[in-house]
Amino acid sequence: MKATYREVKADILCRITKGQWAPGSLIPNEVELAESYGCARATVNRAMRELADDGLIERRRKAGTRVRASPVRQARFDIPLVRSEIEDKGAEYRYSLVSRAIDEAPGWLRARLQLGADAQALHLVCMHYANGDPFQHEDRWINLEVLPQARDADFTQTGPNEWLVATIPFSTAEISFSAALADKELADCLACEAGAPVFTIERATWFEGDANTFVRLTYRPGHRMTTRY
Amino acid sequence: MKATYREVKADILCRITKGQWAPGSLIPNEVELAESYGCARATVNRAMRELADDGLIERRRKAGTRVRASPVRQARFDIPLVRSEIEDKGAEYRYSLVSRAIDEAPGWLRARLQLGADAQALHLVCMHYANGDPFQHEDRWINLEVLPQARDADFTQTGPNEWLVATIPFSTAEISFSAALADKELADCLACEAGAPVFTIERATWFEGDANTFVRLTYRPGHRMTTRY
DNA sequence: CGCAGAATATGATCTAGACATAAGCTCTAT
DNA sequence: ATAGAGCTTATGTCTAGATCATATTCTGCG
Repeated sequence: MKATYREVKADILCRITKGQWAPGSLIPNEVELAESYGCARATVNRAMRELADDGLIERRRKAGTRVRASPVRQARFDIPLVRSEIEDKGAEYRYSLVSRAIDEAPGWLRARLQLGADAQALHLVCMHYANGDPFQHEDRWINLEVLPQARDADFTQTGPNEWLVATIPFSTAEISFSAALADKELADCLACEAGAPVFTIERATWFEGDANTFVRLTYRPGHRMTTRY
Repeated sequence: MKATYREVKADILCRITKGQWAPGSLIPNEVELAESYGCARATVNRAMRELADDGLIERRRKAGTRVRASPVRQARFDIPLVRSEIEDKGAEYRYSLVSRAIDEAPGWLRARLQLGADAQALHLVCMHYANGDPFQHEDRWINLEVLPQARDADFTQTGPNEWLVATIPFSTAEISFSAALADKELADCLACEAGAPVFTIERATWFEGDANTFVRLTYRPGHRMTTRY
């Protein structure tokens, strides 16, 4: 009696995992649960809301709450700044600028970021090292229409990521993971064989509707991205 | 006045993105905010709690709430069943069992799942097709100590994933993404060249402390995993 | 029979107030 | 000086009651 929302949540979870409330079946409504747990309805509500967020149950007004037939399994990944990713492992971080150029944005980039016909972009290629070993290759494009200040920023000492985080505190992003082969240039930078399989992250970010940057991050071969849930 | 928790959340977010509340700075406390928004403290609390969940602010009792210096960017990925992943794209799903064997768990698997010395495991290799094209290769091990029923299950018509979801409604999992090269066998199954870069997901799941399954899912070359945040 | 509008059940959210808990502070006794 | 007791403060959680929003079902009219 007098359960906390954590206890209620745990108990409901338990009943689901134990099979007492089968997948697809209807769960008692908030009022009934509140009574049976001897707590307020808001407490049950919070427990249920969190379970719904976690993808375990499905709630619909009037229709009630049911256990999801196939729980939506979702994983959450932290996307850290490379610097912290490396330093958190206890390794020493080093940054280096490989190349810098101001170009017209190529077609694929204009398409991807919905840029105008002759949009100018700053193209940077950088490397991030952990204890002196190549860790991540960064191939970045910055939209100069939206971020003209980038033209004058100095990217020889610190990476564009840190500059961007400081300049644009928050933005929406589209991120995608894939596998690719290291070409000659990448292989040289990452000190691996050309043709090695590499894990790549691509991220495009927008701020108030305008695309500001696109980046392709390529990790040294063997990199894994792990999480628990 | 009389703001909803969504409005409060949006407004706080806005102040942060606009730089009005700088990274690292202290935000007014709940009571003050509730007054200024003309709502109850619980409303502000919910807005702030969600922002904290999203990694935008950091809250500590007594110390107050501050804007995170470098927002923890996190992406959430749904890990769907292959069947729904394929059907959601409007393609026709087909499943096929490649091989089935009961073996002693190999050393790497025992280590990974913390199994005993002579643990028996069911080893399945399956293929999932979208509109007849190879989509995903599944290399799965099921711990027979914990799931002896798997010995008698029929995996020729439906995949082990669906069987497992039905048998064990919920479990904790460790998931990791990486890039690999297709070897000869994989290349044959996925109808691609040996040496093609492939995206792989590995997942180990536990139920009440016991490992029940380990799976390596390999997607056809070119597969991307995308999300927005 | 079919559709528009009313009734209803249920989750979604809000309120005002209370107590719990952690963390920082000050003061006191050793 | 320092360990610890106790105060203060901000967030965390709970309560009981209420209103709102909406999907579903029911009802009556054409």
